[in-house]
Amino acid sequence: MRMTELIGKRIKEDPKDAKITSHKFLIRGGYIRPVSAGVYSLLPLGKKIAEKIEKIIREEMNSIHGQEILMPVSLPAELWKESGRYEQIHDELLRFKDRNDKEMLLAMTHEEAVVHLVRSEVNSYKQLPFMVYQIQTKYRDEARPRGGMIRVREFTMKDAYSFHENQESLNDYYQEVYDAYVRIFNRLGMNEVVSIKSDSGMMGGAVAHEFMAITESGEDTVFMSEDKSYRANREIAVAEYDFEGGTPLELEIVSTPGKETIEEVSEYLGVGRKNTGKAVFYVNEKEELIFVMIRGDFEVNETKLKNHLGASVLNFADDEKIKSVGAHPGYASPLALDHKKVRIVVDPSVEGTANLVVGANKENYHYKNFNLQRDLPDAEIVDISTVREGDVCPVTGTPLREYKGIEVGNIFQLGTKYSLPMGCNFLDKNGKSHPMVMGCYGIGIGRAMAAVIEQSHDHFGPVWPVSIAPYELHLCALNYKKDDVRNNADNLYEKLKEAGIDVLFDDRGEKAGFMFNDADLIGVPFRIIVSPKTLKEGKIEFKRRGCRDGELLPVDGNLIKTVKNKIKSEFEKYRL
RNA sequence: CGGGGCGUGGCUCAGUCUGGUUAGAGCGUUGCGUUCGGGACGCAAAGGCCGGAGGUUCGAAUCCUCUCGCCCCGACCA
Repeated sequence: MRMTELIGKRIKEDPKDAKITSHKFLIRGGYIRPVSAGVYSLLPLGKKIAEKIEKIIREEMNSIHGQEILMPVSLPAELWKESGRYEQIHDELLRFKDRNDKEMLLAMTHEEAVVHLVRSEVNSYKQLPFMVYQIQTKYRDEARPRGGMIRVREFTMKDAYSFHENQESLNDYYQEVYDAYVRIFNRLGMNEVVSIKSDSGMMGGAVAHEFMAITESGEDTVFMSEDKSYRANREIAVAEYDFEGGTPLELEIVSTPGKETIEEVSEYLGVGRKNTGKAVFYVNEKEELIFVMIRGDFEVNETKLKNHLGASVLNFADDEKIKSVGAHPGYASPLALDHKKVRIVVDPSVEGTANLVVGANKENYHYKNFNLQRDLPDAEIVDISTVREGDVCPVTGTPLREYKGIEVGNIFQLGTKYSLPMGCNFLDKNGKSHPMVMGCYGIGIGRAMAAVIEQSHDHFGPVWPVSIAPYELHLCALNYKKDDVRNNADNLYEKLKEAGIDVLFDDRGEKAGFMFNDADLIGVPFRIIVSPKTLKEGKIEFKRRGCRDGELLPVDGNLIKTVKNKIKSEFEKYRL
């Protein structure tokens, strides 16, 4: 591609709306342009990167027997009513009506669509297992898009769906996909992508992994042990605690005038936060009240709690509701609660610690010396605490460290969550009907692009891995108007193209500094500079992105081959 | 959805508090000339409904009301 023809200009200044590195460089380098909040157009450079990412993904999906399909983005609401997600998902699902007043939606994932397709195409165990995938637009009406391409409303995603006779088959295939994902992220040139066990959230199902590109600008929190053998999303991370027991002392009511928070109470009574019990009231989607107790120095992990309760929604209860069961907000206590009206869930931190300060369900009073076994023997004890940095890893026994990551891919074992309600069945050998067992597997294309920049850049711009760089080689002609330069550069450009090298040719005749800065922003890994200076010796300069100095190569019959080999060996780095 | 910030040439911003010639700068763009190895220089030029609507005023980018959009923090989130 000649740069005189390339659409999409570089911008010298940081756009004011961009805060994170990938966002800035994607705009400045002329890769993407904003259209509306969380909605972007891809310029030719961005589109080329997306295509290269997609090509790698296709190769790997095909290698595990995936078959590419394409399903529509707009779907009839009735399909989602079948699965139940039409009601389950609220504002994030964009709904609309067509001219006939028919309810429609824009798909945020394609489980319903693929089940609709498969249930009529596949009905025998002989056809199982198989996997289909697509690379297609998704739409999520995000409450708050952010971070450029990291969190958007409309985005391109590779989503794959596998169908199996039984769980064993799914387990096997799940592992195959897992391995393919590891290969994909390697080939995409991501330095540090870790797989972590994750919560399956609205997708449902039991087993799930997220692939996290570790980078400061990530919006997810990951805990890892020092050797990284233990890795978990904050939502499900667990730690091992060594609680101090002790001899239970007698329950004692104490005056704590106006002290409602853990902080205030612990300060007022001169006890540590870890010697207090925190009471939190939630209501679920059925407006049922749940009383939760955790030690004062911990935070409730609402994901763990939701999973335990099987609740789809959890909100803080209002004071009215809390009072209705005999509790007093600010001074709430597990003691003297009406157990019939409220479910009580207690974290092990409360069980393990003796003589806690808890509320007295009476304004301005707390109890000292609460002991779970004695004072609330029938409590439901479940781990519902949020892990903190430095807590002890349950596997290795070393302190857990906290990292930020971008979720670039995920894999889920869906089981029969969709096939059962939607009637996606097959007949087994005995002619008996069963719902298919499903898995689903996603990778965000735009996110991957952004994540690579976050992990690979300098202050001039991105440093693209050759595997997904918009071009493999950037040919820069300095003083292009001079015959000598033009002839050599034009000639080289044609030869490089003929050799199958993906080459970007800066034929604009700009000044050196201008041209080099643009080149840095485009981030192509290799660069050839044709200039009068080196041509005098019959040479051109070859260098890598980011290196100040390059090497001089003679312009002769071997040049193309030499360059080709250098690029080829660079590609090898992104193979497993 | 709560809190905060911002909307002025393509981009980054000044001007708004304290209303008053023809709304500015730098970058970018176009033309001509000189330059030519890390964002050159000169000359000339194009480009604005000051986000939108209503109001106050002799007069509004500037004050008031409403509205739309965008960004950041939080809530939320396959």
